[in-house]
Amino acid sequence: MTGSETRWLDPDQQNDWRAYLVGSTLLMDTLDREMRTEHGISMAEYEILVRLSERPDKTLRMAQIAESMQHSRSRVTHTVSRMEKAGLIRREAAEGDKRGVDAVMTAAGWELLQAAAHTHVAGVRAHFVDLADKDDFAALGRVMNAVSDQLLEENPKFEDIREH
Amino acid sequence: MTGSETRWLDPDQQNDWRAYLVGSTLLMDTLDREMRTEHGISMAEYEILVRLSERPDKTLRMAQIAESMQHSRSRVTHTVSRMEKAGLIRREAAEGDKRGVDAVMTAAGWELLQAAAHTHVAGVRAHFVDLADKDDFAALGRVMNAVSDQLLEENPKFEDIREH
DNA sequence: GTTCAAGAGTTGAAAGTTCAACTAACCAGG
DNA sequence: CCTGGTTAGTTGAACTTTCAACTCTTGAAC
Repeated sequence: MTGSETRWLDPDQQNDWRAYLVGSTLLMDTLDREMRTEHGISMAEYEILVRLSERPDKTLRMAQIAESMQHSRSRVTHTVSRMEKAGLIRREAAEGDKRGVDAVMTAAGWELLQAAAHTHVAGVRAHFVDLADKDDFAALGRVMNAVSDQLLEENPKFEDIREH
Repeated sequence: MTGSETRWLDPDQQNDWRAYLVGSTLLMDTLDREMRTEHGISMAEYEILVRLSERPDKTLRMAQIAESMQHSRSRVTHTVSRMEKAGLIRREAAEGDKRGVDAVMTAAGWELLQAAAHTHVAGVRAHFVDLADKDDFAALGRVMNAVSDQLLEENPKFEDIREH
């Protein structure tokens, strides 16, 4: 990385980038705050519950959680430990692979998720989705998909982030 | 907050929202990582330097930093302390108000910012701006501006986040 | 000119995240 | 089968962020 001359952003790009930065921070902080005050869990914990809920057996290997959330395994270990202590998740030995650990959503976790999902969607609507028209959102979706694709490609442990 | 029936997102909205979530995380993590490995500062620290650099006297009151970054005062105190220890910022008593503290960018801070700005812009281009066309970006800018406006309005200490 | 609520900033502990080191289990190749 | 290279997950320390309590100053009301 760090090529020769700096190609600065033009004023429009600068504005859009700043708008993105400020808007993102505000949005995420708000959703996180609402989730915490209304249900006592963070957005990260909420998202773990969502991922578990999408599985027929409400179960996911630790590594799968880590990967799908782009979190370190260590972080997942700590977070799941807290959620386990709170009774939202239970740990089980994964069968087949004795190294593995399954995180299983408990009934209490499911209950909490029902309520939390409502809050979350209401927040996403109120602070994001219902704020602009469909086309602008589609555009935003395209951009963010492009971002993900690009970053996931050159992912493999973040080597080769040099001048292509 | 938390009205009666949940109005779920339709599939398109769901997709766009997820794309936003994943893309944002990836993008911010990447920019932060690049900033840390190449210049030893976090994005938050970088942004403080940027804000200071925009002032003719390279100076900002602690509270102004906090407000413009949407950080708590406590957080700014800690961050500025670290940056002061690193020699990037110097603290001075603000004149006029004996309670006040000015954060002043040092020569070392300025030096670092020059290099860091290059990295940052290159990253923003490579992972974001150069990835989609102008119209899509304009749309994204509009959406994120709407988000900011809405959230800043009902800001005053986050009361009245009830049914409008 | 007191009094006292509000504002600016700091402090230290608690909570959460990252980082490096570690254990245990798996899985090739010889 | 055994030897090393991965992979899964945990641990604990270092670091960052949050939270509540605290000090000092300001400014308005009386």
